[in-house]
Amino acid sequence: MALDKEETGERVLAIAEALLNEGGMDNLKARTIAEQAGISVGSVYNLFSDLDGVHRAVNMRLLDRLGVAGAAAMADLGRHGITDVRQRLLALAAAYVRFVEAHPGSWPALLAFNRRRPVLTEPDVYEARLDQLFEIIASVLADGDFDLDEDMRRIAARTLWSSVHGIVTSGYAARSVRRQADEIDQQIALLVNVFIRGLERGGTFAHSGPTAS
Amino acid sequence: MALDKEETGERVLAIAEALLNEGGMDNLKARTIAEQAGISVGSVYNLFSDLDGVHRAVNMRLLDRLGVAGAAAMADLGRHGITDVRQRLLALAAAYVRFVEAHPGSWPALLAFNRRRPVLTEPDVYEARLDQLFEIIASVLADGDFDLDEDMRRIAARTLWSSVHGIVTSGYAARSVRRQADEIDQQIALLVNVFIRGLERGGTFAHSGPTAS
DNA sequence: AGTTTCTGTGAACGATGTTCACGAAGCCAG
DNA sequence: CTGGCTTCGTGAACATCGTTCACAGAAACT
Repeated sequence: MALDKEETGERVLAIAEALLNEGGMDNLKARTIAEQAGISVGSVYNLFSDLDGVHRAVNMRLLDRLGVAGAAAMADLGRHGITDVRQRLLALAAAYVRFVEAHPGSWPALLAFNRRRPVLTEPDVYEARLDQLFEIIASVLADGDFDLDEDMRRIAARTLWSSVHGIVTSGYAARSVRRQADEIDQQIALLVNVFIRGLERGGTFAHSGPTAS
Repeated sequence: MALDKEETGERVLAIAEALLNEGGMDNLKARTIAEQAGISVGSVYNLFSDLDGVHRAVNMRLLDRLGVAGAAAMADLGRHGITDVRQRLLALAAAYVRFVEAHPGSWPALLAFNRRRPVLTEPDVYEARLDQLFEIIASVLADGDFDLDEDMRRIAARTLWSSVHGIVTSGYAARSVRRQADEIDQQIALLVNVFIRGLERGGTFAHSGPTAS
């Protein structure tokens, strides 16, 4: 065999990602992977602990790719000398939208993966990879003339990310594809604008949180 | 048998929801339902088309319950004569947080259900039930002194909902439970405040949307 | 060469979703 | 009351999964 062990693993991951992208989580089957990779089922379990292990590895690749996409979008704007906070936040959001559209099956599969069991056992690695994204957003916010300390910047960055994430995922869960794509852009634009204008007023928001009665 | 056909269906749904709540999607098994309901596997398939059909029916109940929770929160504030937009939005968000906490397994299962397959076949019924939630938010926004036409109110309502949704789901996907619960409240407060202040400045946002280059 | 360690294999096992032939139970006409 | 017709519950049976593991062959080491 001319194939290294690690090389075979990479091929398995590529196949697994393609399967996820085409048919979602249900399409990730051990026998299909083995057949397409030209190995036996047992070898798949030799390379990875579980099918969940394969899925986790694919998810890592996806998160890495998302990170590069965000960094690349910022580098692209920096190359054009664009430093406007609004434009940079919109570019980040647009990069995320493009990423989701480029991974129509594997990205929903990543999201679904984390919801399979109510109590997550070890999501730490995910958080670590997302932190670099929050870092990018926080650094952009730091360039604006908001009076936010580092803690509030961190929270604001996470809030922005989660909001964009919610808009995108909720938008793609809706029925029409193209009509909602425009609405996603509208919602993102509204969110970013409102966020910037809301923060520009100054004043930190250290409230107790929402309580009804 | 003293049980009506519809009554048995209700019991199956209650059992199914409990199973989902305890163990997530993986815990929804036809044989477990049949055993706990005191019927045979075939009868489950007589009452519902699929296991997916059972899950869909459970999801409908959940969405209905979420709708009442939102309406009840608004009615509660109205009973206390509270008309402040900020307080009402925070109360709505708080109601959603409580709802998610009250359904630790079945709500993630609903979200995961929509992500199982990349191309959704018929999510229309979901949207219909969510529309009433958007209506509540839009009506609250209408009471504020923002200059938003009906279209922008609709978009703003969806944006707010999606953002809160993203904050809550991203928050609960994080590792620590209690520490993140505080951060969820902080993020929601920040979002609502920023949203209100951003909208108060006036001016509609009819931008083309985020484009990078 | 002999021994040990590693690794790929695929048959086998258990669990699960789904079907369907069978039978019991109601219902209605004669 | 009886015979046919319909409806509905049943659970054995089938296909398809994930996962394991005894075995064989290759490789490495003494």
